[in-house]
Amino acid sequence: MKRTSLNDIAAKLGVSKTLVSFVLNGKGKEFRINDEICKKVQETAKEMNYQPNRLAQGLRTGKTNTIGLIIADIANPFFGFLGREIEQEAAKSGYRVIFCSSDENPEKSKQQIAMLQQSQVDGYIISPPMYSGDQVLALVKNNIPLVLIDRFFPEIDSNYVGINNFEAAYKATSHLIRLGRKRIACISVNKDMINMQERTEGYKQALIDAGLPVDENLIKILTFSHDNKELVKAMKDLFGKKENRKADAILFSTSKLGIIGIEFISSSGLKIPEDIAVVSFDDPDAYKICVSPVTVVNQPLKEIGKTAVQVLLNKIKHPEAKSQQIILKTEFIIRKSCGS
Amino acid sequence: MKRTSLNDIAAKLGVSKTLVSFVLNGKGKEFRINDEICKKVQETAKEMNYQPNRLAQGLRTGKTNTIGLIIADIANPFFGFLGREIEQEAAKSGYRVIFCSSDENPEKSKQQIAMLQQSQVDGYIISPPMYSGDQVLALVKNNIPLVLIDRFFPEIDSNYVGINNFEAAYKATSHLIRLGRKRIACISVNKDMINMQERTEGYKQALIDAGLPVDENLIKILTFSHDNKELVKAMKDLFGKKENRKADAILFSTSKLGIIGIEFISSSGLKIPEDIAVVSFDDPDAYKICVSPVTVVNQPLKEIGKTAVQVLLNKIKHPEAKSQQIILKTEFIIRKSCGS
DNA sequence: CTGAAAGCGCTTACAG
DNA sequence: CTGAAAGCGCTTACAG
Repeated sequence: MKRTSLNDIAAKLGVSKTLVSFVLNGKGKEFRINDEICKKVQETAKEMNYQPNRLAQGLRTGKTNTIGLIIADIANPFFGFLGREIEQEAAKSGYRVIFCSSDENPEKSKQQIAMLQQSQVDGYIISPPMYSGDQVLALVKNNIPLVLIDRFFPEIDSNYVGINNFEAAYKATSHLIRLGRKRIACISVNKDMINMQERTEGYKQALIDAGLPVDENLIKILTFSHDNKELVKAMKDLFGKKENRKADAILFSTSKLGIIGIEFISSSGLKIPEDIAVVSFDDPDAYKICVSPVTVVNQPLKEIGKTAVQVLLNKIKHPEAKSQQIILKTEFIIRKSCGS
Repeated sequence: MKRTSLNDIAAKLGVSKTLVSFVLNGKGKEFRINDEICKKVQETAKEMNYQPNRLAQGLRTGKTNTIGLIIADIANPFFGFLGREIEQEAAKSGYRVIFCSSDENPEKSKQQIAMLQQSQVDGYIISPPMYSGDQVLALVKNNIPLVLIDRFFPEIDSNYVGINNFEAAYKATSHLIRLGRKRIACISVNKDMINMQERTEGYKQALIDAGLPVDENLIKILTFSHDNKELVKAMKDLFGKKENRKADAILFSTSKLGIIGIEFISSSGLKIPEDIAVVSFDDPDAYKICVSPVTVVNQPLKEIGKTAVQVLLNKIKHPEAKSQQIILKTEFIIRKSCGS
């Protein structure tokens, strides 16, 4: 089952493959090629079901029309949505995307970047794991088209599309304060990643501005992992005791944390919002149908994905383009989980 | 920023690129190449950060170590999980995967298959849209490695990994009957796709075997779409009237339907399971933390993904391999949504 | 207006 | 044991 090549078409028609290549790439007019021959070539190509070999094109032109995407985990709906949007926006311009899940593991992302390099991708969209700054820096130094999403490295001047995490966390925490909560806990992950740090800072600042104490016992920064033990332990510490519960409200920095946290709360027989007010980043389906639909900071995933692709394609086209940092607006959606 | 090639290494060391290629592909021993030269080559490759150009390799060998994946929508957690597992299992064997979301649209999947062909992927894992049988058949006829997941075409002899949909729906419906429900509704999609048909058949058979009537008014087969109007209309018809509600239980054929359906039920002030007992296929996070955690038929997504990759890689290695149809076990998880 | 030729970076028979 | 050469399927200067 050999595929038909340019040569096959050329041979069949008794013309050169140069000519066939020109015609099939829409340069027939440009080179003023005989209209009839043009038509003949196109017909034959269709007849023989000609599919250009992108490997050969890529090898010759140095362009693959492929972008590499590295995210934490495609099974996480947050990244699933983002990935979908990126795939779609890329397809509009004829680009394919190779997906890689790094599990927030810099070793993995390193290998994945190497693999993508070998595949000669034209550019990268990356949600970088902690401690992968050197990998990103290496790309930036070589002026390889790259856009970071969800997080960035303050010390590296790169393209970035994301949100104002500080402001969003500040707003969410203030909402809890306004509703009379005094002991507000905060659960987060990835302590050394800027976006998470900003969320915690926003949370703290809101407390400070309201004259409330910042109690380090109420702040739990977990390590990233696929199991839930650490989170359950933290939740137990915060809410386990019947008398004198440490906290009366909680801010989840990610919906992955929030979903498991809410599962814990429900199974403990605690009530939201009566016993615990809840607010979270991100807005998965689960938050819409759970016992008390959750008040959230919703990120504009569609726009983030779309913008990331646009910035990347622009950089691919114009290698001299300066880096851009684009901050998009979040949406604060008030539901029932904080009471009123 | 030109990448280093085999030639660069060869030139630097004053040897031929043949030799460099042999060494770097681990054939040093086989060709009894001087140990010292071997070492030298490897060192230099590392120093110069040599990354093999997969395009060139692919063009030359006819193998790309890439597989094409076509699913309905990567943003749907069902496919997200599946995709993740496929990516992971493929990576174990050094394969990349290109993700495509077809939106259940045969026009899109057709284009995506063409694109993947042009990218010279070694094989396909496809969850085919309705009316895309001709596309699958074309691949099968050319003996192109291919595995279908989630659905298949009875008239086409291809690899397939999935579950017994009839049995699972039968079991779920019987569960509702056993708990005393008499007017059990069923909401499904994709009427012409075998997996969905089997689910509806299983549901009907359970009713029949229990001596209950099959009421076509209680069966709603929707078209696939990204908006929810059709589903909400169906739900209103089934459950809208306060007096004489048509149904007292419902089977959702997919979790996408179930999540929106449950949202509707909650917002209508109806209680699960008191007013309506609910059972659904698939097990997203949302089902675990919603008002009444949902009783579900859970598909073994990890195993499906893993098996699909294994079957595919085997077919790639052994083109003469016969097609396999692998049916994996589902898990029936009883929670609170059906009462007791 | 059309064709012959080079070359992208590999792998792999073939020679010696 | 090592190297020169062909060729995978394209694109694109260069000739005429």
